[in-house]
Amino acid sequence: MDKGVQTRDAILDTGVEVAFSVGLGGLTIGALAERRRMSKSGLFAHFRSKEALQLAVLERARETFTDLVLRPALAAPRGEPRLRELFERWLTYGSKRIPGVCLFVKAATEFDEQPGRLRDRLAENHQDMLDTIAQVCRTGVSAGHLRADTDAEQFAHDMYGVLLVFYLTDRLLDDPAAERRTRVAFDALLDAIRT
Amino acid sequence: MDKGVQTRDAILDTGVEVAFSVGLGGLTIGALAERRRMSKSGLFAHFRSKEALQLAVLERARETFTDLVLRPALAAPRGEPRLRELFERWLTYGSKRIPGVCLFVKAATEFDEQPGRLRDRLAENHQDMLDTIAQVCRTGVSAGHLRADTDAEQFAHDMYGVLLVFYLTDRLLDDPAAERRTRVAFDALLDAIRT
DNA sequence: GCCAGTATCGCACGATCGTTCGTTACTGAC
DNA sequence: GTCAGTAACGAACGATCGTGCGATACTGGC
Repeated sequence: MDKGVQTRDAILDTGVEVAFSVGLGGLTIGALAERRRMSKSGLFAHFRSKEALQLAVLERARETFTDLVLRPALAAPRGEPRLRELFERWLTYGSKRIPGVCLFVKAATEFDEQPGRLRDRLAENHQDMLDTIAQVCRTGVSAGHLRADTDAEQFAHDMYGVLLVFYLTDRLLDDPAAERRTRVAFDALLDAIRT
Repeated sequence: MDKGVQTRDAILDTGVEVAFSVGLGGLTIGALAERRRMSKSGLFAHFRSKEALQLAVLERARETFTDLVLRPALAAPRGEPRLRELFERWLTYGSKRIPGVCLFVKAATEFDEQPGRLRDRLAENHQDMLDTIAQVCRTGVSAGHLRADTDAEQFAHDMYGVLLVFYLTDRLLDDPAAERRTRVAFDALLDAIRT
């Protein structure tokens, strides 16, 4: 039973990688099986439906993101340092230098008009992201780093926008100024609510 | 020959609609033909390849956006009013109340990792968008509404981020506060560079 | 009303899609 | 070393994919 978990794990890693280039909807059991040097049916047996595979791949991407970005950031000192750490890690693992981490960001636009479990799960993921940013923002308020009248939800919304446009300019436009611009934008956001 | 253009036109309109829900990559000649009550081969003859169809659909989306957002906004008085008009129209036609206009925004994340003509064209579209915002921003500077040291490219980048996160919160999260938050964010951006 | 031109069709192609099933190969506990 | 349990396989399914082709229906200029 160890073997089963092991292959399933490897499949999901490859799945995130593949889905990141062709989209979660473009994911194909045959292509994935070929990449893993397995038979279609052998791979299929681990998930029993394509939707289950897609959901599992999405979940894996979320876990990776949590491990590499959220958890380490939450370990930083509360307040502004934690907020900065969150931003910096998000920026690093979202950049095209490191592929595949932010799959759920990509998938968001792909499924926002297609009702189903995938869309529901994606919406949950994104709401969690926004909530996390807002919560970290609030630690900044209670630590005295940020103004008491800070609207944490608004800040989360704004910061997420800064990150989204970073993905676009970095991944699609290959703009070398993307990272610098993103930092400028984030600093401006922070300056506006600092005490 | 009029007839040909007419059907091709209708196909593209339906194409944008369909691509908006299943993605530009999820677009299928068979499904599109069925929606238009045509034979697959009859529809196919208008484009001669799937990629050509996708490119044509993308182009149609761009034209629609230009007609409904860019052109009318550029007719507004130069300076801040023009910038506001651009933002307002973008917001209106990007909202989920009006479906299908901003297809190229959706397609951007779908193809940013898949080299090809589609990706190239998408990158051009987005660069044009950013350039347009920057240019309108500059009219604000020369009209005296905005500070002389305004970084127009940075503003374009920031404003685009505000719009991107609007799509996400409006279309995926169904957040009723999306529009309000987006306006707050835009106003803050503008306040920061106003004279 | 004819006729060149074109728009559309039906049919077929090989490939691939997701999925099922019965069989074989392997694993790990005893 | 045996044996139950599971992992992986090959073959096949009907459906659909994008694409070609020859036949047919329609269009608009004369």
